[in-house]
Amino acid sequence: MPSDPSPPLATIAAALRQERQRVGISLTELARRAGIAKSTLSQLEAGLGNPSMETLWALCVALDIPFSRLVEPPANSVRVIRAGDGPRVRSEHADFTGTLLTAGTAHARRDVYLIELEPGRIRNAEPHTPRTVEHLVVGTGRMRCGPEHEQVELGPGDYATFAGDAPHRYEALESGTFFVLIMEHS
Amino acid sequence: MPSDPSPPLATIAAALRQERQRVGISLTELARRAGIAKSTLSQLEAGLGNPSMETLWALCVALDIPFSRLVEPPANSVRVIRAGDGPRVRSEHADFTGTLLTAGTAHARRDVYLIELEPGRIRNAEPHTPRTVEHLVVGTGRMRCGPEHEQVELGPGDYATFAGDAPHRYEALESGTFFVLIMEHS
DNA sequence: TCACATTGTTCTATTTGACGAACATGAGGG
DNA sequence: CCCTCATGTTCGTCAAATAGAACAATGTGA
Repeated sequence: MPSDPSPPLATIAAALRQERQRVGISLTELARRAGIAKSTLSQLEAGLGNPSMETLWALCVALDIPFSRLVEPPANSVRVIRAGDGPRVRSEHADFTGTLLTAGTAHARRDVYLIELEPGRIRNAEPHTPRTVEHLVVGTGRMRCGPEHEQVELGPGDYATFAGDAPHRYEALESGTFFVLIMEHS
Repeated sequence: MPSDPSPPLATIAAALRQERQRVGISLTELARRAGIAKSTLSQLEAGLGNPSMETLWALCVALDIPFSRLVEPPANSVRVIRAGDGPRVRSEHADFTGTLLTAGTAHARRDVYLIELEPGRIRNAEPHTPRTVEHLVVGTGRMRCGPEHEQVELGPGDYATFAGDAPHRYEALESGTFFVLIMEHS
């Protein structure tokens, strides 16, 4: 969700310089490989101008980097969240506890949650935003989950993935069940 | 890793149209909100031209969508990998087994692995590509891990994250230890 | 020390993307 | 039926991004 009204020119400039130095080639050489004028590249690395898609794409191909590398600020020792700690998101049902472990970068969300689930009630999840995909791996316990008419039963170490933009359910089959949930908002 | 030498104009065109219809506003209205000429937007939705960063960014802000939504083709039932199944990646050390559960989209990698680790030997990981970040959640067992001089001990449900582009270690403290590893290549 | 290569920056010429108006088209409303 | 407002497209004009050459600055070899 970009809120800054101005394009991230500084980010692009920094990223270009950094990636070029990583490959270990000169500005001139990169311009040659990308098929653009070196004056253009010089200005871009200075954070000036308003580059066109064509120019930036050519640079991404030459550097062999994803496009998002240019527009996203770099992300960033050990951070630990102990089981039971962390920002909790309690469900409206008391038998469901979620912890947000890490949020994906703005432009490529893959949020990771640790979910504890107690048996007895079925957790019906409302459909999320379109194109959401869910991935989950069971830690301990047993559970049943999946889209409305495609439930699967999972045990420790089992992995499942399904569309998150359709109605789906989670249900613990044992006490002390927890799983890692990755919400991919592509 | 873009390999197509030409910028993904068709992808951008389709994404713009789709997102605009999702919001339910006219081409004219979107152009007004984004502060660009409607002729410009018309051409973009037709897949013509070579848009500048400024123009595209303004549209992203107006549509409140991540930039990558424009340059990445859309991605997408239940897919299950049972514990023990799936494509295995054996380590050079016999006490280490990894399973790739899901690979991130090209432009925003967050690969998810299920790793089984037996105690006894220390798994020294070579540094990955720059800006790699690792996230992990322990399923069962106990382990010690982290960057060379910042080891932490984790149990079931514990979560840790650290830079993957510096030397780091994994070590199981109990038999039957497995954990979910998310490799984020930002 | 001089010649030459390579670095990245600055200048001018030209191409081209963005703007704004004029345009065709269709849907209501009086 | 005509008028009006909305849609989205096409057409000149102008500003700006790109290309290409000329430029300082730094290194490297004979």
